[in-house]
Amino acid sequence: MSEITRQMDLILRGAVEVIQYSELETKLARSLKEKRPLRIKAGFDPTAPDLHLGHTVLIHKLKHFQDLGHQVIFLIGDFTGMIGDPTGVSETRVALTREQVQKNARTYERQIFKILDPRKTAVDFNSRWMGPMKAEELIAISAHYRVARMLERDDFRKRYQEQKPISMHEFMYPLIQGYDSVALKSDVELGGTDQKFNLLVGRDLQRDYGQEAQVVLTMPLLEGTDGVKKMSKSAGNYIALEDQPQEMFGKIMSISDALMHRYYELLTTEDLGRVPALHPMEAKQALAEQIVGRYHGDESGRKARAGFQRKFQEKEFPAEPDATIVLTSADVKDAKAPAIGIVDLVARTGLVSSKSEARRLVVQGGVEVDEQKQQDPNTMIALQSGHQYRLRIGRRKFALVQFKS
RNA sequence: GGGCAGGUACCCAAGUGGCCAACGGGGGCAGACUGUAAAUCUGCUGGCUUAUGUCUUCCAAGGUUCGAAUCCUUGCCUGCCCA
Repeated sequence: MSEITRQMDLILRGAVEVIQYSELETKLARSLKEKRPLRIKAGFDPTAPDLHLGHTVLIHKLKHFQDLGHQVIFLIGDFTGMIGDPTGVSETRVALTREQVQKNARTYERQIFKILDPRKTAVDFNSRWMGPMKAEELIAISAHYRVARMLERDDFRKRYQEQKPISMHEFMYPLIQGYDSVALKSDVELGGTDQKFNLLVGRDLQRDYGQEAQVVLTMPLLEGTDGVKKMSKSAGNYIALEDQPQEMFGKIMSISDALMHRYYELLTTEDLGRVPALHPMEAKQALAEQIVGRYHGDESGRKARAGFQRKFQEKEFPAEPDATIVLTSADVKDAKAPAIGIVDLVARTGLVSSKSEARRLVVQGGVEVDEQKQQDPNTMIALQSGHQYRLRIGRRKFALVQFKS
């Protein structure tokens, strides 16, 4: 029994809920006895071209199963992704083309294999069985589930009560996700706590199709950089795995202290008792370095930390500014005394959305040229040929401007 | 198919003929304070040649009017009730 206990320990680490615990034990015991690995499914939506730290909570859990010798299946929900949302009323779901989905899928593979072992990971697409399916088969599937049960789902129920629109096809999402479990004969499905309903539909459908029901394992949702909403692309509070090292580091530094502990808990194997002893800023930098290191290499992690310290703690101009522009005499009115208005200069960097935006920043004291704050929007900056002007725009944007007569 | 209620800026939401580029809240941005954290305070939050100037906005298209987010018509969309 000790091997089962060992496996259970790792499987349950960080998990919120397992349905049903006893079924998982039974499956593990049988797996060991028959030397047949369990089939572990986790599905991902290919609507975003890149994964973020929020997804890695699940991927790490897949890794645990993989390390225990089980068969993990990384399922890309390309079928549901390609349907998109025809009403456009709910979340902005963009209908994807096959090409986009495949492109995203390739990106996925590159990213997940920084955690998972590519030789032991099965990547599958639900379009493989959903694509060729005939309408009558789809209807047959939908006969396996009741409307009232669909409405048990929190967000459906809420929208229904609030008189918000619910389109028919939205009911198909949990249904198809559940059917994926049937198609894959999965033993365990992982998902975030928000996926609980969908995961449970899988159990019901499997039973209806004469299969043994999958065990459902839910993991916590990682809050995004705002510390409140779950990390997601659409909320704009995400840290992508392919964010550049400096950017990734900066984003992690900007999270709140409370959130930092959460990240430690869900994204590292660090001893959580040790963290409070550190100065919060030190702890945060260590976290950021570790995470950047994981996705970009240890060297990049160290560099990002050093760069961050130079840029913000010592307030040095960064080695790699966000924009570099070159002005010529065509950009100035008087070639003999070349000068450009501060607002125009800021707008030219492309780091602000409009000239009005640039003006606002200037008036509010958010613009520095060569460490000199410029608050008057009418200021003309005299341009010297060859000199590199260092612009600081707002809190964290930097641009290098050069004039060539 | 019939009746009713709605569609306002990133989100929620006020406005029901001129004082409306449009109250308020959230979010975002900037400044102060800091550990680029949180909390707090202040300001900003359609574009432009920055002007007490101008252009484009209140689902869409027409119309009424000196003047419309506001009134009328048609269309599109959403929800509720009845069939």
